[in-house]
Amino acid sequence: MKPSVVTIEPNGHYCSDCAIRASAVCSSLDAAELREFEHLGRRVHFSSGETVFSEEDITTSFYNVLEGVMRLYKLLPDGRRQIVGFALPGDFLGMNLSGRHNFSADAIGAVTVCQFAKAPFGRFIEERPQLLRRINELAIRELSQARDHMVLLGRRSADEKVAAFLLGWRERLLALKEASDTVPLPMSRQDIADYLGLTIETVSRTFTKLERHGAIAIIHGGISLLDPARVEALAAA
Amino acid sequence: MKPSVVTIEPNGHYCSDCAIRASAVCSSLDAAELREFEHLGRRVHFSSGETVFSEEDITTSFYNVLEGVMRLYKLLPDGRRQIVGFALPGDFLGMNLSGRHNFSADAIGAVTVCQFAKAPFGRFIEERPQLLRRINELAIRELSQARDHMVLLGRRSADEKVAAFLLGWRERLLALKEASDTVPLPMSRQDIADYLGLTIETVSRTFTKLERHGAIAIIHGGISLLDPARVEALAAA
DNA sequence: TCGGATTTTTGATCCCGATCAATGACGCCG
DNA sequence: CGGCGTCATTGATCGGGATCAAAAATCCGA
Repeated sequence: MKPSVVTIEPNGHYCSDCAIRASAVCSSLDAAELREFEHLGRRVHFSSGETVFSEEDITTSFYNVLEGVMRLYKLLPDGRRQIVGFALPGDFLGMNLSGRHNFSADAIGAVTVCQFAKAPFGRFIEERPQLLRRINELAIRELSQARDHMVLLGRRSADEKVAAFLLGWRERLLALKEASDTVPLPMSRQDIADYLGLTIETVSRTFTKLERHGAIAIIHGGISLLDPARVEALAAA
Repeated sequence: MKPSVVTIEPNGHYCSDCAIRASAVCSSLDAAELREFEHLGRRVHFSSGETVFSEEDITTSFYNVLEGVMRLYKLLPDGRRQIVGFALPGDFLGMNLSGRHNFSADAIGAVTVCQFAKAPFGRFIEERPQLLRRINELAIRELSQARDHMVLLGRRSADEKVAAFLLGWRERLLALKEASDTVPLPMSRQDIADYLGLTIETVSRTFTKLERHGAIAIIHGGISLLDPARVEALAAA
């Protein structure tokens, strides 16, 4: 859980080869801009459980997730935790108005990010309205997801929460061409619980219940959607 | 609840006189731009309970709230409702990626908005990166609020939810110089419940409990914060 | 100003999900 | 491969907030 060794790529890497070239903020840049952009970011690796940044930290960098999964969360003073989202490749992190991060982020499994120092990145944006537009699109998409999640947290039962989570997670992975009906779940049960506003026991029991009903199979490191239609019915979207 | 007569101002109005000139999207425009901008928007009045736009409607306009309060909400197929926010003067509504609104909005009491047709507004933005930047700022601010609200919905008790709501609402009104320790609550108990992920009975009981403890007084159309410190302690921020 | 509709408050009871507790299943490193 | 620490599952019980029900307050139009 505590930050330890962080590996920084020793030298050159090329945006044009980047796996997330088409989906991330950089999709708004043409080939020439991209070459300039390349000098702004550097790849940084984090290993499982490491914290990339913490809530209330002064924002010194922005991050583009290249590989892996991160949990984004807020803590109450007494330790209660709410995970406000999971970040996947292509997600852009660190935008805020206060100059401080408004949530914490840590790696779930190995993570690679493209890190940009705040000031140079800000200057680069200044002259590229297309990049600003792209960042705005990502913010608007996140806002829409955030509102959907509010509905889940405020108005759905435990069964509906879990079913909706499985379907939503599968859909996000599908967009990355990473999954079919077998859905990897790299995060712990505790993470899922803190994302859905439940306890770990309730999440575990609900998985078991879904399995007993033949809707899913619990497999190592994930679940298999045996009957997606039934899960969708439970999610009551 | 159903849309009825909508009053449109017959003629000229001036952005330079606008009450929200300093806080809204238009704060990013200089005097010359503002004169051009003036022709894009028109003031529209809605009366209590009228729907300004509905979820899934094709987005034809953006809206700048000038006066009044609106509830922004999403419905589940079975009628459960989650209010995702209350809009106040200065708030900008209608941004989305899908071309359809992703929540519904209706007036709580009389509301005046500045309505912009989507296409001309889009064209105007195209040439004003400052305006885009301002819109982005508002989106980022909303995202931060949305995440705070997720914590409330997922991890706070009923008492904490109500206390945090009262303080948060007071703070938003304070920014508009509208309130001090007497906090107007133009929305119904049902609205508050649907915002906090509670039932109307729980909201009512919690208000009564706060009143019995001397923390607040329930007055006509709002509450009076008799002991803000105690309410803050309950909110456990 | 009256009478019916709506909203809010209050009371009684229930139930879903939390909590408390124990067992089971891995994974890791010696 | 054996022992230990972590994570997941299962079971028993509890309680906060939902639900059901009714009274009280407020609103509003005739």
